[in-house]
Amino acid sequence: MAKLTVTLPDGTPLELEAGASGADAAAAIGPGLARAALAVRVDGEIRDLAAPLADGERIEIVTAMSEGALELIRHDAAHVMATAVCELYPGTKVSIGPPIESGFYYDFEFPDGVTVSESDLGRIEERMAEHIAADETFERADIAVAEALERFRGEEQPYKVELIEDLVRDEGVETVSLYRNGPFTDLCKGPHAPSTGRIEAVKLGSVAGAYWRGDETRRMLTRIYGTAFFSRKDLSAHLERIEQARARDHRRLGPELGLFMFREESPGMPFWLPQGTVLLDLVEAEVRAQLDKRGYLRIDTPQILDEQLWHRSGHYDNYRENMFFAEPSERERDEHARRFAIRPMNCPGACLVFADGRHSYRELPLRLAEFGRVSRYEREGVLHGLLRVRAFTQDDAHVYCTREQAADEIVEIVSAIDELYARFGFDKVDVELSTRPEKSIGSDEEWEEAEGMLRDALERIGREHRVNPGDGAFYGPKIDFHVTDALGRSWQLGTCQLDFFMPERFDLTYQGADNRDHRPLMIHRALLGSMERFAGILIEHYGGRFPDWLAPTQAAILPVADRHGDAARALGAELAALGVRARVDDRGESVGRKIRDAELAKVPYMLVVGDRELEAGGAAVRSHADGDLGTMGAGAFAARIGAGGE
RNA sequence: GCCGACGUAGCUCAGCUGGUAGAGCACUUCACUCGUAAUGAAGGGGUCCCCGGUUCGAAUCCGGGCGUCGGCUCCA
Repeated sequence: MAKLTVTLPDGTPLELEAGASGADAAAAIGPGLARAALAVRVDGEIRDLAAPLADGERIEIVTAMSEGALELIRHDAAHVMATAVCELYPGTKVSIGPPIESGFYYDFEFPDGVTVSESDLGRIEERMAEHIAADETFERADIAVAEALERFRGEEQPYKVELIEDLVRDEGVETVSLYRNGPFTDLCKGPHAPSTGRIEAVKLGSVAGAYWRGDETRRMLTRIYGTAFFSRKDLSAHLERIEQARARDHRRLGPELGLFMFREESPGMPFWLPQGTVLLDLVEAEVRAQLDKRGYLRIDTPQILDEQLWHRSGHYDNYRENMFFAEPSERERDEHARRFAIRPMNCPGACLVFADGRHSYRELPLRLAEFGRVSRYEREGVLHGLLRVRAFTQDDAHVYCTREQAADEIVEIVSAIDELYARFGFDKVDVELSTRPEKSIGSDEEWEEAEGMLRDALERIGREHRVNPGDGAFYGPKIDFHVTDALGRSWQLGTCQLDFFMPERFDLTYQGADNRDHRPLMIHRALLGSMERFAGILIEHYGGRFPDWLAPTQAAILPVADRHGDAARALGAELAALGVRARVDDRGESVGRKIRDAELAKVPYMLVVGDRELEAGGAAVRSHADGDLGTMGAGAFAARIGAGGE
């Protein structure tokens, strides 16, 4: 009888009967592995355990411990969910159900009149549990395209038919694979675990709408999200992580800590409360430090400008659906009265500043920075706390320079970004290069040159980056900067965009050494992007417990009894003079209560003032992080937390 | 914009199948003057998101709108 030999991960050869499968290989290695086997990785690619092996392949048995195993059973779980859903809601049309980072989903079209909401997830889960308990086998069948089309047409599964037709058209396939588990058969390229019983812990999460193939013009399907793990323990750890993220949610912490609030009267536009305004000021001071250090000049330009300006800048044609317009009430009587727009970007204002007067080449690069408040009409349904708003302040700047100077400027901007982010505890900065979008102005050659300049600058400083095709601004390509927060989530912050066109449109010139007029290049750049959004990210990054220097209130001064009130207030004044942000809590409450409230407000230090402290002079310092620090005076405390600038 | 859910006191929420509202915390007042995560008592506070409709009667049922949440699309 013919034999075949495969190589195991440690290099040892394994001889098997011809036609042997991954399951046979696992069994040959040992009964324990045979039981644990979920799939087999052949030359790096995961396949079904039942698939036949070929001579000379390098194989690895995939178990729950292996990389990719979680994706495998989550994909299994998606099939099981579809099985349950199709049983509970006959006539359901299925589409696709892949594993995703945190679990899986499946998109369904339910029969007319049937809606599924989160309250239905329990019964779907119950039905899934039955199929998992039954330990149904995943059986693969490779069939001809014609047969598959006939089958899915007969079953009135139009999405599957469309998927097959596209596979034929785009990849020229002649056969497709089907997987059956229990009563359910799905078009699927696999692989799958041997049976449904391998899914130990599964949990459905939420129901959401999702366009078929992500296309807004096509039908909206009902997406059900879920997740699956190899153990109940892993599942509860996952649910706990979600709980943690919830506890850090800036939308919850913001109002709780008195940082900001939202009101129905102005959806998507935050109201900053006193504590939050302190936070914003502290963030702004860090940005200003970078501006001062790097030769920026500060300007401030209007938020409302004539509509004509926006025609000139190209925003009206390319950005109108995101803009708010403002009309004077005069228009009620006179329709010819001027129309204004509320700026969605600061660049036209900066261009008007540059256009004022003549500029010599000796002035370049001219760096004009502006903490510019912009307003953008974001579609309802996309707003999300501070992270997606309709009005925000950009730490914006526009650098006017020559083409020769551009690369140096970009390098300088990247350096400012690295320094600034590190200051806030973000050490890992990812860079993304976005190229020409469909809706844009300018010629191909200019875009190519601009994209090349950005690429060259990144290469010069040896910065790795990802390319994001078609994601640039309408006036130029850009580099975006992302950070990863304490929970491992990625956020886009800064941006650096090259622009040949705005200077053209505003006819900006400088006088060169040759005494002739030249067109400057313009770089739009923001270090933090949106100040408000960045504050929201900081809140989540620190879970509301800011480092000492960033805490809006650094110390709560707690008099033990009323007779200590004067001493407490005197201490407060002394600390204020030293640049410490302290707050006296002189309510008629117990010390225990005041401490509790200060803890809940996430104030890093508590200064207790009682008889003992009056005598010693100072306050008993309790820190959230380190507990009792002993008694010290105002000067020693201020020095400890590095007040008055570091 | 689209799909689904939700909207009751400042906050978190209760209020079954229709009979015009309740708790805890917060707030105010009084008493207590307190030593490292909640002192006690009393009191005030609500167009039940808005507009229509059904009904003798709507927080509750129906329709429309607004807002919020989870997603999709879009996006800083």
